[in-house]
Order: sequence, then structure tokens, then C-alpha cells
Amino acid sequence: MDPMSLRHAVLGLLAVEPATGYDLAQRFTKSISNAWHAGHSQIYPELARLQAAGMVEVVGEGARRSRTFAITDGGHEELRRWMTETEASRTQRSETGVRWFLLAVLDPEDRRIALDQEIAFMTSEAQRLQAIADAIDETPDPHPFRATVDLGLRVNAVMTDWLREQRAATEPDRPR
Amino acid sequence: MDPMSLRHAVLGLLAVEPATGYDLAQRFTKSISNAWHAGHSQIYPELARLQAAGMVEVVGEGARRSRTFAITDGGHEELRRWMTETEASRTQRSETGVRWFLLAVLDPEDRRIALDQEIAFMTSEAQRLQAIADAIDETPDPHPFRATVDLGLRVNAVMTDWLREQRAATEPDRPR
DNA sequence: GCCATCATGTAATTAGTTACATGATTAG
DNA sequence: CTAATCATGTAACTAATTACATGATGGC
Repeated sequence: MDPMSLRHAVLGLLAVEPATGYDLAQRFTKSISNAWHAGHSQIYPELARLQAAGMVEVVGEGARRSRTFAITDGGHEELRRWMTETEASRTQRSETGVRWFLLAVLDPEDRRIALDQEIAFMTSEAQRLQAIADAIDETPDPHPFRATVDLGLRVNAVMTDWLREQRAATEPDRPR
Repeated sequence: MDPMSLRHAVLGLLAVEPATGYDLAQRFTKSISNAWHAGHSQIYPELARLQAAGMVEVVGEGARRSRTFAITDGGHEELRRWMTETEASRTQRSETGVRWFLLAVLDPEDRRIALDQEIAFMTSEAQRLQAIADAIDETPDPHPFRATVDLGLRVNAVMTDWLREQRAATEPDRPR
């Protein structure tokens, strides 16, 4: 049972900084959402399993019966092992990808409508990523995930260019 | 219940050309695998549901009790509706993405090992995509999915550049 | 006092993977 | 004749989503 990226995503987020289950749910949507997502109903049970496996531990209990978890040495070792010794199974699932694939089977009119939607979506994504980048840049010391945000922006740019090309090729009257 | 990209991926593949369930399983791995994947154990039940919903129909029965499915007008309409009228839920899941995210929490030595693995993986992916592109280019008429293969290659190139930058920044003795 | 948000959990359902199972056809 | 591939299905399990449920704290 080597796949299971959720486990490693959680460990990785905790490796940066200890957090509560609630924090983790937020970080999934705010930082790693381009790669993986998990809601709290998945996170709490996973934290319990990781704790049972000695990979995370409770390092503090706060208000509202909150528990802050931190990664242990065992957890770090598991991360290291997974990253350097396992051959990735490479689960790949992107609804956006499916939609872009399907553009080809629409007639020109519908394709234009869909392309406009996709361009708008990518623009909002770029803004979301840029906001994250800006927030990171305001912090004093270099943030570990800054580089992947940059990658996201680059990929977004290439994809948006592609969408615009497709859009231009579908222009009705003046195909230029 | 508007998500469910599997349904639309199947409809889209059938929109290009009728196929058996077996064919579809192959096409998932060979063409759309960057966006979505499904094995035959998921495809056959989905075909049955689509048939019950009148979105696909059996257009031929061949050897080995094989049935060839084709998309119906209802199926086309559903595709059109989903692509132009629904707001994408944007399921996004990439184990590769998780791994790249986690690079930041590894120490330099392990990071180099992981980066080398990732660069090798992206290189093999580029070759796989290029092979698909070449196969498409040999066909007489323009293939609907040629453009998305091209997009895949472009994105791969940007990502590989990023990996190499990261790798260079982790050089041990001679950090340039 | 009340509303937003923090915080944690479980239950029910649906989606996806892996394993089991079977048999037909074709190429060598 | 026999191995590879074509072809279809079901069963068992795991992962993920959505819905249900509860309660604490802090700001207004």
C-alpha cells in the first residue's frame, strides 16, 4: 500500500509548521489545492491513523478542545522514504483537463462559449495564485512553498496562452 | 449531481468514434490519461448507466461478444450542456504535484535524489506524449485531440525547466 | 444575546482500485 | 496447441464527498 498521497500531503504540511486539523483543511484549499484536496472529514481520521503510526504527535491543546499536531522523526523518515525510494503511482485527475479535452468535440459556437469560461477560470486562478505569492513574499524568511506557487503561475500562463490560441482559431466572422 | 467527469470523458471519447468498453479502457490510458483515468471495471458499469439514460447505444456486436457503443443525440446534448452551462467543480488531483510540493521539506541531499527521479519521469512523459503526437500526425485528417497533446508537451517543457532550476539550486559543492 | 468562525467528529453515499473470474479469438 | 490479447463482467475493498451533528469562543 504505497500510494496514498493524502497521508504524505498531511505530513508535508505539518513538516512546515504544526497545525490543528482545522488548519490543515484550510491549507489544503489555500495552498496545495492545485495538487490535492481533502476536507476535514478526511483529515481527522487520517491524523488519527498517523498518530497511531507514530508519525505525528499532539504538541498542544488549545481553546475549543483543539489539538495541535506536529510531525515526528518517524513522520519525517516516512516522507523521506516516500519521496526518494518509491516509484510514483502518479494519480492524475483534473476535471479542467477533461473539459479541455472535450473542447474538440464541440461545434464552434459551443466551443467559443466553453473557451470563454475556461479563460475566465484560468484568470481567476492566476489571481488566486498571485495573492498567495504576494502573501508569502510579505513574510520575513523564505517560505518553503514559494517555488511551487511560482511553478503554478508559469503553468497557468502557458495554459492560458493555449486557450487564447484555441479561442482565436474559433473566431466566427473574422478569423483574422 | 453535476460533477462526474468519468461520464463526460466516456461520452467525449465516444463522440470521436464508437468503441467497445475495452477500447475505451485503452484510450483512457493512451490518450486522456493526463487528465483522467478509469479501468474497465469502472467503464462497463458506466456504459450501462449511460445506455439506460439513452446517452449511448449499441451500434454493433462483434466477435468475442463485444459490443460497440456510440454516442446518441441525447449524449451529445449532455456533453454540450455540461461544457457550456455548468460551473466546473474542478476536481484536481495530482500525485506528481504533491511530490513537487514536498520537495521543499526535504534536506538538500534527498531533494537532489527526488529531483533526479522527477526529471527522469517528466522526460519519459514527454516521450510518451511525443509518440502520441507522431501517431496522430500520421493519420490523414486532423485528429480532434491533437491540440491537447500539444498543450501537454508545452506544459511538460515548462515543468521540466522548473525542475532543472530547482536541481541547479541544490548543487552541492559548486553552486555555480 | 447573536452571529461568524473555530473546531471536531460520525454517517451515508458515491467513486475508484484491486482482485477474482471467465471465455473467445488470433498469431505463431 | 498454446500464449497473448481481446473482451466482459462482478466482488471486495479503500478513498473521497456530502450530509448530519455538536459545541466553544470572540467580536459586535
